[in-house]
Amino acid sequence: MATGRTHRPATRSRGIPEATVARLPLYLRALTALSERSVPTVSSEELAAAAGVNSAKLRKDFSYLGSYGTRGVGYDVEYLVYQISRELGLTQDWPVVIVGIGNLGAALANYGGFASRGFRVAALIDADPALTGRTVAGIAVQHTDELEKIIDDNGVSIGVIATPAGAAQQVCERLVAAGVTSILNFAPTVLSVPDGVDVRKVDLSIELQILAFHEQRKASEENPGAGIDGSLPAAEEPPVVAKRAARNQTPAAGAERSASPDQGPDGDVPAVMPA
Amino acid sequence: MATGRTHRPATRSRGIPEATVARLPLYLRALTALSERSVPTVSSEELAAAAGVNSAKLRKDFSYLGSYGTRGVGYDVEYLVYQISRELGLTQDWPVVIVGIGNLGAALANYGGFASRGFRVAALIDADPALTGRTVAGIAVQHTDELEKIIDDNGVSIGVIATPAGAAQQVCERLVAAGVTSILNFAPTVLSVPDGVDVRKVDLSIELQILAFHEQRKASEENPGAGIDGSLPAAEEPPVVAKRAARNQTPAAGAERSASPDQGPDGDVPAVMPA
DNA sequence: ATGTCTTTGTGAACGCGTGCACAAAGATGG
DNA sequence: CCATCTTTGTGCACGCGTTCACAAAGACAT
Repeated sequence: MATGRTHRPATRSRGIPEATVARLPLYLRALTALSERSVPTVSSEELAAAAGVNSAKLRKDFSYLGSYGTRGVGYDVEYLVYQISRELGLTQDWPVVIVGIGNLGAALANYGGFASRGFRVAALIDADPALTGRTVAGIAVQHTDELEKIIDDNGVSIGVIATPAGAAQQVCERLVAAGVTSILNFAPTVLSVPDGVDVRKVDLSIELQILAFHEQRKASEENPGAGIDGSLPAAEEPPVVAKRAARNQTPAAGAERSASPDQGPDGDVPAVMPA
Repeated sequence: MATGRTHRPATRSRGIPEATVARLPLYLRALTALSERSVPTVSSEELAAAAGVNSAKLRKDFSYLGSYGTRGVGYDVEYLVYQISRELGLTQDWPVVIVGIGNLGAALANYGGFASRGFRVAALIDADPALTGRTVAGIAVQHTDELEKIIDDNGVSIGVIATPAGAAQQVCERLVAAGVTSILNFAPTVLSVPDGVDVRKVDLSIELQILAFHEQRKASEENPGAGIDGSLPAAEEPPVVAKRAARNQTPAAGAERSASPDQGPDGDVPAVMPA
């Protein structure tokens, strides 16, 4: 899960719990699909299955929005689509800028899901003069120098950062200074922003690592003792020996495997695409 | 927050809470940066700041791994890097396949962060014969027909799905049948998988919608009553009229930009890149 | 050795989120 | 109009996760 909010005492959004807000888009997607099939109503059970959640949870979520269902029948699909869209603020137009038009930035620009839900790519911005003027997804790439003007002219309040990690914080500061108050960050860095600015982070590397953790656990479960070391009795004291041993073999485990001479020294290499 | 796990009673991973596991990669990144700067030790306070979390939380997280710190001093950077890497299973090689080499798939293939942490792109797979044979990021794209063989030959247990939504479930099933037990899903769909298979989801559209929600809230806070409608008194009845109104202003904008003839009718258009 | 000072590791309290289970609401049929 | 049946809306209890706050541990100086 793309994690990371920034500050904020959590539940404060006028009653609607953060966890519920995070699920609304899920419901909306399922409802949209039903709407396209001209299904008039759904029960919480059906919709929950389609969204991949528990029906009780779904009902409770909807209860925060109001009582939009009809007992014995279910929910009116169209009506619910409207209510959720409104609640999420999707009934208005949200101009968005994407900064950093590398592989990922281009992929985002081409993403159809953007426009389909109230979001409009107002501009693509990159620091590389070579890209300036070229068009991606039918939109001309503009130079970073124009950033402030673009934000201002289009009334942009949401920015997407798809730059290398090294440039992210600086870009972030310029966006914020120019008036952006919500940022979706794909760079593998912790952005620090002033209060009042929301940051959400999407980090592919982290997701993979979490998967690896569970994968490893699964493996050691069906084949105990196969772990590199005892692993399991982690509660024990892996005496100083281990500590020392670790000390020198450690760094960048990848060293031995050495498949490709990836990057030179830099291990945390921001690389071109973070996600 | 790339969200979405699938099933599983949560905390069961031999003591380490799920929330903690999700933060370990964050610590690891910060530690790696310190390691590169040859910093020998860090205090929980410093490291917490670098990772963007609360220091008490960080200490508690580490306490689940064991007592790796030294009171009065802090944590040994190298040692901690090793411990966390081991815990996450990053000391071993994880061959990964990416299915769906569109804009996003290509971006992922080019992502340097992959190789830098024990992950190795074993193969790129796509259903489009036009792509087969072409190389992306120095890796040849293979046809979907080879999927099972590739998984088997390389002992792949982690798969990345970057296909359009329509193909995701089917690809998922083939991956699972072939032996994959962890999936990172970028397609905007709910995947259903058998027990024992982990699924993590990354969905750009959802992240943006969550940002829009908060953005809208901010706007209506500093300018109450400016909302499209009363908004706040959501508990009220926004009669049928609104319902209709919403109907026709809403839908799929993406149609215009029409860059590529993605898919025809499908309204929830998976498009080329989901996330 | 002894004292002081820093920083960890954790017990305990609190709050959010989840899921159960059921009463109330309303549709539907006779 | 009444009975029955379906499905919502929610009170309640439980558990995970977060945070506070402090005692214990160890470094370091004297």
